[in-house]
Amino acid sequence: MGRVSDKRGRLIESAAKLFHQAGFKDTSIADIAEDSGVPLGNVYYYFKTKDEMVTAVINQRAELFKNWAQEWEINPDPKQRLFNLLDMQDSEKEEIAKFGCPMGSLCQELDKERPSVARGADGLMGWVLKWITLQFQEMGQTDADKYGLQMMSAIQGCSVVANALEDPKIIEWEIERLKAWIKEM
Amino acid sequence: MGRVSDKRGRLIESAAKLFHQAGFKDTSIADIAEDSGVPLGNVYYYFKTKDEMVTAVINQRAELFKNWAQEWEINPDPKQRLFNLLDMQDSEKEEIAKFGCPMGSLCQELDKERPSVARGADGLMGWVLKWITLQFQEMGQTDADKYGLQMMSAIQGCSVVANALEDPKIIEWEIERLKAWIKEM
DNA sequence: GTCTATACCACGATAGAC
DNA sequence: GTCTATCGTGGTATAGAC
Repeated sequence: MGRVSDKRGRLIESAAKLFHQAGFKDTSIADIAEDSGVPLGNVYYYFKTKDEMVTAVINQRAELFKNWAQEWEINPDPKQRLFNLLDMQDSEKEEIAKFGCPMGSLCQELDKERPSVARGADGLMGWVLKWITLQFQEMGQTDADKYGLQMMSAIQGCSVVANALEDPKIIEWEIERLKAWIKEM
Repeated sequence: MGRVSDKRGRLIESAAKLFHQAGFKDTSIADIAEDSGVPLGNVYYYFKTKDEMVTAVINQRAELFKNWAQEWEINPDPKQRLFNLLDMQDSEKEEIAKFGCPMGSLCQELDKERPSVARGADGLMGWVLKWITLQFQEMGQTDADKYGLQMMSAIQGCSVVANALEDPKIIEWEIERLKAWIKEM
């Protein structure tokens, strides 16, 4: 595993982008090779199969989220941490309205056509849900489980609806509502 | 268009089932042919392309929903009509946890890989959203638009989360919550 | 209207030279 | 480690006999 070039990183980056924009099935290895500037045959030196690639994409996304969560952990107010998550979602609303939630849409797609690999994406969704629930617990809410589920569903749901109706405002409204809801707890 | 056999109907039925369970891309015409008992080559007599097939599936689903809505219209209480919708969703929770919402997951998939055909599915989502909003209006809610969006998002969102976590109870809980929320309006 | 056989193409993956 | 050429498979769609 010589650390000579960043080809592996560029492949993951391109794969993440294209899987999100065009979907897993509709993105060919050749597409990823072209987008990242790596010749087709060489891709297989870094990833033996397409499944390995999407696994790497999921793992990277998981690590990214965990890093953010750790950063937010500095703030002692769990409400503020939830606002941080919602702000992040809001900043990506245009992309989400165009292509769906990068995590949610990947879960749906992989669950159907790559059950073996889907556990990774599903696990990430579970991790985020747990994290949200933990914040409600730290707020002293006894119904933290239900609130976590409610918030996670709202985030995922408005992404689906905004994507179908091609309207990022739907995400904006729902996030505003969630913030107000949390604020008055 | 001779009304000789019900092959066309059987093809639509099989396609709807398989598109939901395995996804659009991962369902081949041959799969549909086999499931419906129609020989492969004969499929193309009824549908010239795969796009035409999925369009027929969407149209049929739209008509089905409009029929239900019309039936529920008999009841003068808009709250009860929303309960009817939620009851229907609840009765399908096992399937939704396994394969996702038949409408929502199709919207997501088609938006990415068949933009030309996706408008049909997106239109259905918009129609349902409008119908829900109308019920809130008839309840005299001034914020009917926001409430409609909130309910549609909740339904779609809990489907995504339940599918990822493979747990139909998530749908059950969210539907109970929505019913309680509507009841106390 | 029905069905078999097949053209044609795209993709995942591999072989093997360098 | 890198890259070209290509194999094999599986899919959409069509040709054309019945």
